[in-house]
Parts: sequence; structure tokens; C-alpha cells
Amino acid sequence: MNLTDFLKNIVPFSPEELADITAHFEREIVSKNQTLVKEEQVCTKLYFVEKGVGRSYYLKEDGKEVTQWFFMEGKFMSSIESFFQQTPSLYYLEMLEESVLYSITRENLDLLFARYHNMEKLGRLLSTEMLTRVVNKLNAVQFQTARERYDYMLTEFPSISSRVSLGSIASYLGMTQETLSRIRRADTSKKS
Amino acid sequence: MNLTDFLKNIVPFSPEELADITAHFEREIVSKNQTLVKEEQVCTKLYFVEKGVGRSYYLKEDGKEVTQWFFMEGKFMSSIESFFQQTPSLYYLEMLEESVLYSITRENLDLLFARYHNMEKLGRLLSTEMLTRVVNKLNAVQFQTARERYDYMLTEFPSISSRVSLGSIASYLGMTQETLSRIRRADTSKKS
DNA sequence: TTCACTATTTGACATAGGTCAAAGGATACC
DNA sequence: GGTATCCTTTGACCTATGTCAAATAGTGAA
Repeated sequence: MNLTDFLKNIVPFSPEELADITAHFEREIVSKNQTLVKEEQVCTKLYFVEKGVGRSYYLKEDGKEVTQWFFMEGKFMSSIESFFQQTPSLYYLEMLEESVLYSITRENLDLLFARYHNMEKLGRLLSTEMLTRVVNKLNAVQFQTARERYDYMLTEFPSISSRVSLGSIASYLGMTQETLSRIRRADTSKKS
Repeated sequence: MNLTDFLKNIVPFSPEELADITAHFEREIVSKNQTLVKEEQVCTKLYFVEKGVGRSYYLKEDGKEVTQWFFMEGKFMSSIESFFQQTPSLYYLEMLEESVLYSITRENLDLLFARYHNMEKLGRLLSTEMLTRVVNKLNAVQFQTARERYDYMLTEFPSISSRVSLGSIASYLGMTQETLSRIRRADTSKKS
């Protein structure tokens, strides 16, 4: 999914708008396991994932990593609160595969928001969409069994299980690796 | 918190914009326990809560109510997905106290989004803010004990415990009423 | 006031999923 | 290609919180 096509599908930008907007993004190639933002740093960029997978995570007091979200191809990725409020990030951002990203700085994004009414609309639509996704996850995490949460995740991120380590997925789902491993065992023994 | 002041604090609207925008809202007085939207209905309005408290909730298969969110004074309230996609609501919306609301229809809101760049900006800022709140709750629900979740909620909604029934709060926090009752008992015996 | 109804508290017991520890597997580096 | 490191699986046991049931306290209507 490339950036121009992605944008066009959401808001009917004119060709001139599109050209100007995409010109404010910078292409970046990042390698597997590269960290984009560390905890405490201010997140200066918003990224569009053209290829690859990323995740945001934080460290609990005991030092364990907790995955907060996965970012797949065709999605925007950032430490949202840090990026928009320019406050230190609560999260780390990292890519889990070799990836192609398009990044934009806060200043350039603000400039585009101010310049194009359509751009502001894009921002609104994308936040609303993300909001409904997070609400869905919240409901899953709060009221479903470990088993159901795993099934829910497969609908939200179908390709994830083969691309991301068990530990990252387990903490995203709010369970331990051991529990997720047992769920998968139950699956394979059932299906074979 | 009245609507005009609320809007001004977020985006620097001109007086003319403000007057036009607020003119598209309608004042509604609703009584305690009144339902604004039922499950399966399309939610046709977005509400600003000037006075009162509301909540959104859904019914689990076993018929138990699960509170999804509380809406306090000075916040917008809606079944977001239903309102923005015009799809049947997954949630009920109800007011828990006699309340003063300002409502706007989807058509009027779209008209204002189209008419004022600033309005689109307001929409974007409010969704982003809501998004960070939901993410905070998600982290609380996913990785904290029942006790910690309760404390977290008191920071998010300080006045809630005296205004809303124990059962509504417990399901919001993803625990049973019994558990919440026990937490509160531990509190009072500690403090006295 | 009293009655009827609803909300909250309390107790006894059950269980999903966590913790800890150890054993395999897979990978990557030298 | 061997060794160190990391990831996943498995087992035994434990605990926070759920479930069910009953007692008690609150609240509103007549």
C-alpha cells in the first residue's frame, strides 16, 4: 500500500494537494529490530508504514516489555501523545522487520493541516478510525478469555502470528507467553 | 462548562464562527435514567454534556450490562462508531442524572465541518484527545490489579463514585460488583 | 410509616491464568 | 560448525478474582 493511494482512498484530494502533501514526507528504510523512538524522548515524526511491521511498547516496573500496538503495512505509526503534545514518549517504537517508512515532522504536518482543509479532514478521519480500533481492543481485553482475545487479534492483524515473536503478541493480548503457547498448542492438536 | 466556552478553549474560533456553530446545536433537558440511544438503533446525534453524567453500555450474552464509558460535564457524548458511520449502535446511551445536553445532527455537523476549516480541526483535536484517554484505560485494564484500576478511575472521573451506582462502575472497570465492594471496604477500614 | 424493590455487602468455594523453574529448539555470531 | 543466546514449550503449584447464594441496607411510592 503506497502513501499516495492510501491518502486518495480516504479523502478526495486534488492531484496538486496530493503532490504537495507527499512531498513533505521523507522515505526511510529501517532495518529489523531498529528502534525509532525511545521512552522519554519526544517523538518528532509520524510514520506511514509502506512495508514491514512495527510495534509500540513500554517497560513495566519489573522491566518486562508490554506491546501496546502493532502497526502493519498501510497504517500510520507514532507515539501519538508524544507526537501531538510534544511531550516525552511513554513508549518505545520499533520495527520488527526490515521496513520502508514515509515520515513527516510535526512542523510539516501542522503546515499541511493549516494549508488544506482536506488534510485536517484526513486527520480527523484517521483518529476516529484508530479510536474505534482501540475501543474494540479494549472490549476484547476487558471481557474476553485469553482464547477469545487471541482469536480477536487474528481478525485485527491476520498475518501477525507468523511475523512477530510469541512474547510480543502475548503482552499485546495481556497474557503471559506461557498462556499463549498453551493456546496455540490446543489449536494445533485440534486441527491435526 | 458551557458549549461556547468549551469550543473557544480548544480552537480560536471567530465570534461569527462560534455563533453559527452553536446555532446548529439544540438544547435538550433529559431526566434521570433516560435512554438516548438503544442498541441496534442508529445514533443520530452528538451530544455535549453541559450538566449531568451519562454512560454508554452494552449487554453481554448473559444479559449483564457492561459500562463502556462515562461522559461527564464538558464532554461530548455519542455512540461514536454509530454516529460517524451511520451504522446500528452496539451500545446504549443513557443519562444517569437529570441533565442538560446540546445536540447536533450528523448532517449539521458535516455542514459545519465542510464550512469551517477550524471546525474540522476541532474534530481532529477532540478525537485525538479521546484516543489518548481510551489508550490510558486500555493500559489500566490490561495490566493493573482491580485495586489499581479503581484508583486510576478516580483520577479520570474524580466525582464518579458518589454519582454512579457501584454496578455501573464495576463493569466499567472490568470487575464484578462484589470485588469493587470489597475494595471499597478495604479503603474505608484503612482510612478510619 | 410501611411495603416492595433495588442496590450493596458478605461468605464460601471454584477456576482461569499467573509465577517459577527447567528443558528443548532455533538462530546467529565467531 | 560449534557455542552462546534467545525464544518457546512444558510442568507444578499459587493467587486474584469470579460465581453463587444469602443477608442487609437504601430508596421511593402510597
